[in-house]
Amino acid sequence: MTTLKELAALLNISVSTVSKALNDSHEISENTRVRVKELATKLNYKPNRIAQQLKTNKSKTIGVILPTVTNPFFAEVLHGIEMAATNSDYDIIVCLSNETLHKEKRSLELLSNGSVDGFIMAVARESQVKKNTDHIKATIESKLPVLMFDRVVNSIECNKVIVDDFQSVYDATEHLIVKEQRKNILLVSNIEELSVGKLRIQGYTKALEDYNLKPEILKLDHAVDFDVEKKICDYLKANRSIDAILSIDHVTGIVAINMAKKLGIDIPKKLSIVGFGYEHTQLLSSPRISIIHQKAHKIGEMSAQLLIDNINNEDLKPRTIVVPSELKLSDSVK
Amino acid sequence: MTTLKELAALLNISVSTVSKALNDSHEISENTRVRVKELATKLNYKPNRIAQQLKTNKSKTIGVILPTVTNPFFAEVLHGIEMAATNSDYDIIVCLSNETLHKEKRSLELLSNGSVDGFIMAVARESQVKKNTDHIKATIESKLPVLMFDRVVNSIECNKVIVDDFQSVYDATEHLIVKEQRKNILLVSNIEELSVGKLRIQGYTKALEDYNLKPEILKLDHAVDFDVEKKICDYLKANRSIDAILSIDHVTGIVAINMAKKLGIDIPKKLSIVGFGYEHTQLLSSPRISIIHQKAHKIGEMSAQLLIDNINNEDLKPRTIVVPSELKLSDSVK
DNA sequence: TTGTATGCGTTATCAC
DNA sequence: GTGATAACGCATACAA
Repeated sequence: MTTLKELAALLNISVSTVSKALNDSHEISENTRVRVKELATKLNYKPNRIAQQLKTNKSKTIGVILPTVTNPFFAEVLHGIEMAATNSDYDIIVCLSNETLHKEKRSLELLSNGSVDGFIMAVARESQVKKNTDHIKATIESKLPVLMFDRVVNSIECNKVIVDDFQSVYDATEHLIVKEQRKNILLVSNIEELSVGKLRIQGYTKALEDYNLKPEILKLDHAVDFDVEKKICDYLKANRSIDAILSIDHVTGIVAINMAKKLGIDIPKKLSIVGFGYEHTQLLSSPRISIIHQKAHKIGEMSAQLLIDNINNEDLKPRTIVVPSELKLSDSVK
Repeated sequence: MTTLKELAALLNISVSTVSKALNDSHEISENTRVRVKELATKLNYKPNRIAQQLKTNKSKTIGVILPTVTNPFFAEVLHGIEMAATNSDYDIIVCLSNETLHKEKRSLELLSNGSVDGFIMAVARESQVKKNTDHIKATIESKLPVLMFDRVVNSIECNKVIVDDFQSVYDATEHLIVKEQRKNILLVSNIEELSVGKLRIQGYTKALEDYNLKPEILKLDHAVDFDVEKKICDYLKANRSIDAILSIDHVTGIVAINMAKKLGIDIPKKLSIVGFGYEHTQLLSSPRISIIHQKAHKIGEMSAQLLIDNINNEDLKPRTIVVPSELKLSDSVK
């Protein structure tokens, strides 16, 4: 890599003159400025980022700690973060906690050494379940701003970007009751221990309460693959009166459609199905599933923007931004 | 952040003594070593990474440039990269090209300033279509190692980790012909312009040739959503003799299953369907789709490992590693 | 207009 | 066993 020193040597001038010339200082003569820039271009000079960072004590980098990236929600959030960060000239360092507390903690600590100017994170499942978030508090106390999205810790005061988990499920449930005239709505859950899961279940329960209906919840308890299919299938077989299913994740709704079809249940006439989903979820089932579409991309963008604002102005009061979801109905019931 | 200087001042000793003590130099007395370490722990001292990087001229960071991360394949590769990198004490900076040439080029250039010690990338669709890869060559010439995975540029000599695109599709096709006795196998394609798409189509074509069968290809031409469904549905309606469908991506196979069911075609008795897929793809259709499962996670791990080897030993000859895929049959035809 | 000196935080060399 | 000094590459206050 070409350095200022090398340029200076070749041009027989001092390093500082070269530096100033490249930074368009008015102190430097037109002549040398041009000479310097020409040589710099020719040798493909690029200021060493590390040196600049050491000098300014800013890394212009954001640490992004995600539970996983194979979950499409987080993947899309990451996309949003990357776009917004790039726009503001920030790099992102990505760490995956794999839902574990120790990896989350480790990542936070490893990057808290000047590597990043702040963090964007969604709390790992384990940290949330064990209510162990001291590492996050410690990071904030060390003056490194942290922004949480989606899965947040209420007791920690910092910027947050969250989804309207309660409201979106309430609205979807209400839609099923009022617009589609459903009375026996089953909620299928496999994330009841997460903060978001709890909120979604609350939204469902409240809506049923408000309309004097009885809640009915099928907890899958982290079942995988065939178990998911079997549990849903068995439940549908044993409870024929169910006329709507509300899945609070992005997979079990589709599984429910497939199982219902297998049992010969007429969708959408006899059974409505709503799940959570992403850009292409609706393409994966026929008839199409109705989805609560979280604006994951937007969540990412806003998170990055808010954190960067916070980095550039430490005195800003912490804010919590709610990004509303959108209910996208299957065409059949539109 | 606590610095060596601060520790030194508090202990009334020199900076270099502190540094040596923390690095367990044998020059330092047991006594001071302990005193220094105690204070360091107490003040939560962490060596400033930026300063270390400047000193060693190594960033211990890998630049990862992906076309997108919402495609599950790339998400899983990223997961693999992150794990392997973390294991070797490397950070990763992630950039998304969004399949565009200019963003890919920009990312490569922006990070080629000391920010990273090397790159892992899958070439953007646009770069591949326009055959414009000078920016990649330039990076390699500037002594920054680049590793390409999945989508590679043949004319560039560097480490590569690829999938057995040709062979896996050949094998799957052969399986359909020999084991499932299929004769009219339709290939559904929406990525024929990518290097991987071409290879997959070649594998299919060659297999049919070898068994004296006629290739039949439905190009979707980047259709989205309803168009995909419609095109596949129409084709199936007009060509009732088709007894197997081979999708070379991870979505259209599932769409094909749904359409065939809609048309009342008996799966898997009258029609076999094979697609590409990831961990949870098979859960998304009923009956389950057979998939060619690319070991995306492994691709990521191997890529990171190979690049890091290359970073630590520039003289290693470039290698190309082929990661074999696995044909996962739907249970019904197992 | 140009050059010199200093410092960012760390480590390594050398002297005491 | 400890400390002073230089160096990584850059930016800037200050001197000429």
